[in-house]
Amino acid sequence: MTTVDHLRQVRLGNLRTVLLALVDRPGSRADLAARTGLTKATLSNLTEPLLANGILVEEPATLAGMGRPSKPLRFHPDGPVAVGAEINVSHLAVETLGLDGETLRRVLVPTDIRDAPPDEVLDRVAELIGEITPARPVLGVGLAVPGVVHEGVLVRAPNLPKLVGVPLAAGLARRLNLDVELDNEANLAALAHLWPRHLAGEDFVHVSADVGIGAGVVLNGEVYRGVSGFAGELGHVVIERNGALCTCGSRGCVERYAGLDVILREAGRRRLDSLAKALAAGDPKALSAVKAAGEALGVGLATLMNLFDLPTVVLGGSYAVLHEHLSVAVQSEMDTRVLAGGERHTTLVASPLGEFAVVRGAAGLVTRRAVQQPERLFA
Amino acid sequence: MTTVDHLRQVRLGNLRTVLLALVDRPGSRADLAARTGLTKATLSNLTEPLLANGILVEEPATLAGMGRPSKPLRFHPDGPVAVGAEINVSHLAVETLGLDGETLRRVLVPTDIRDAPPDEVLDRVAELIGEITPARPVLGVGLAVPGVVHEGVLVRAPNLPKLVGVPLAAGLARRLNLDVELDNEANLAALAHLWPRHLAGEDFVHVSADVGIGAGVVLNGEVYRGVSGFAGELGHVVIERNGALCTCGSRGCVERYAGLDVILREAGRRRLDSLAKALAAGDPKALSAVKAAGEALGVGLATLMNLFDLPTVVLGGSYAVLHEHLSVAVQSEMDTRVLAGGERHTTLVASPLGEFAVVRGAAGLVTRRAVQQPERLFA
DNA sequence: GCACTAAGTTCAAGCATTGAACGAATGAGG
DNA sequence: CCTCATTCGTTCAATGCTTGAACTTAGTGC
Repeated sequence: MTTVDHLRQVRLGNLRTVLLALVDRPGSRADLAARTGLTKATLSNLTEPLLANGILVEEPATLAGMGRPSKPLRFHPDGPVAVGAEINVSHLAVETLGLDGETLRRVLVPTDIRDAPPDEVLDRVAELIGEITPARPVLGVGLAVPGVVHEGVLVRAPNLPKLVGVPLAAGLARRLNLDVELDNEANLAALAHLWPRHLAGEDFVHVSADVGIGAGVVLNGEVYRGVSGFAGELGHVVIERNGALCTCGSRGCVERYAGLDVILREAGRRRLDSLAKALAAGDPKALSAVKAAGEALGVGLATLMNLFDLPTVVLGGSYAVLHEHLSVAVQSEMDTRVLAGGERHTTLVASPLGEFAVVRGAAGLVTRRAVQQPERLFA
Repeated sequence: MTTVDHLRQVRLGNLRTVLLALVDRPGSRADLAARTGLTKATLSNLTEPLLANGILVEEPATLAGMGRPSKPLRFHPDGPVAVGAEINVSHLAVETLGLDGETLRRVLVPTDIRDAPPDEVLDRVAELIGEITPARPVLGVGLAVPGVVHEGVLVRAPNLPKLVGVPLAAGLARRLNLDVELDNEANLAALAHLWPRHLAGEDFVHVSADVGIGAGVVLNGEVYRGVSGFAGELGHVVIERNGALCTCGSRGCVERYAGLDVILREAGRRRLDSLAKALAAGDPKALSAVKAAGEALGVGLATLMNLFDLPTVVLGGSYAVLHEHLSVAVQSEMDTRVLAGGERHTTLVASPLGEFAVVRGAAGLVTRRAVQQPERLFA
């Protein structure tokens, strides 16, 4: 600690508080002072450099009732933006996000990249980012991948073996000359439900399925990653210890009963939209496949709840699409198996974010860091 | 926030840092300054009121090498103490603990309290506390019970039905005229391995068995409790979804295969020490009962690890006694089922604390709070 | 025009830490 | 026995952030 570092920390903490209030909604200095508990004087002081650096703008005026009219502050429309990108088995996606939490542009390109060489994949991602990024300062890039991540490298990805061990963050950073942060898609999908808006409360689990099943656990308003990034592997929670052999070496993993591939196979379908149609038409084979998956998922989630004790489960990804036909079985298993179930019902909700949840979380990773470490905004 | 509250927060934070360093070991002002990163000037300033209030003492001097000899500071031998108490199915226990982390006195009284009325139980606990508490200021009481706790009340305790719904914290507080904090025994046993000394690193799970199985999960150096105190219910993690019916209404819970009662029954023994002797003598029935329990526990712990991703498992309580014969099966199941197992081995250790772990954690709850909220020390 | 109201700015005061200077207490060496 | 080197602990001016009160600004209502 140098001389007056403590004082600087206080200031940065207050700056963070103010920025958080502004992400929630714009407001005048007086309004922000009331909302943050700081004084008007401090607010004038704190916002001055933000205005000078083009992070915020002062709107003309608001012709409200009595008294001197307030001039609301909001994030500058030409201020810095964040980029989110997703590399997945069957698609690439990119999104740009403002500090105010508004999506600027987004694209999702269906592609099977399983056989593409890593450099080609990164080239295409970089190209997509170049296409949709506006002429504004860029804070950085969040990059989502389906697998376990460690220090910018994908260390485990059953469905993208070609990218394992590749320094993806560094590779994309070099191409774009921007900071790139790599993270797991399950964590980022969960983050998207937490930031920039709370869509499911402070604490919840977000569960989604593609080939595997991933859960993003949010504790105390933070995505919980575990000591080495393996936390939340709901797909490999055991529900039948002598059950079907899993690719992970274990037996009876949830994934073997509730994975999307299993559901589709049992339902005799090849794609999710085809399954959804069959369900809508009341196809018995589809209905029973989804019910069976729901039961297995419910058992796994009950176990998760008995360990984490959370109030809400968010069904995302494919599960959100199947939600209507899946929830009953999930809820029923949880009701009989979750201890807290007696007193407090666990809420089961479908994600409102659709197929852009992951990429939005990836972009959110960047805006969140910018707000929580405001010193970065002046760099 | 009032006028200069921010500055006061900085001071309290530094006070906490200094006290934490002192819990680690005594030291002179200069030594503490070096260890905390604060300046000698600040240390003189911060320790002055602690000395004036009898929290710390300055030792005569230390005749070290060159230079002016240092006068180490340590917690005052007549300074405040914390009390821990445990109400359990077959015993009551009490311990007194100094701020320096040293146990002053402790007693464990075997008693079957299942049929005793709550008032009688609290009377006996209060009496025991009165007997061993020294003539020093008392910071408060931590009270451990086997069950789920909510706001000072035991809300779920399958093995102590008579105490459910009784305001235990308030009842004991009234008897002793002290602050009483109620918590779950599993959480407190875990805390005892974290505070005042780290016995198993920063993050770990502590697992113990009596009638039920409880896990205390420590994340980022804090006991994780969940939103309503139900977290860590390892006993009700499902390992066979169509398995044995459990008292909780679910099926195939770990508890039905690895609970102490199950082990004893399968081994044909009535008490833990008898089982331990049989194991030492190589009794095949005992060995196979423990092995079966270890396998079930291993499956449950593998699930827990796939969700929490922690580096260490501490086997406590009865499991610590059985550790030698239990570990192999547990470890084997975990090795094949934990995803991170390939890269990083999960360490399995036996608790060194014996039967006093819970009550030590209960007392630790109080000293920890005192150190983390130093303003309480001056009240 | 004048009183009223609310927004935003200016400024002296308060306070915890800091670093440098200083005083205190001991060992080493002559 | 005296002096120097060394380390411990204290004193003190300086720093920089928030605060609350006073003040200025800019509208509304009558």
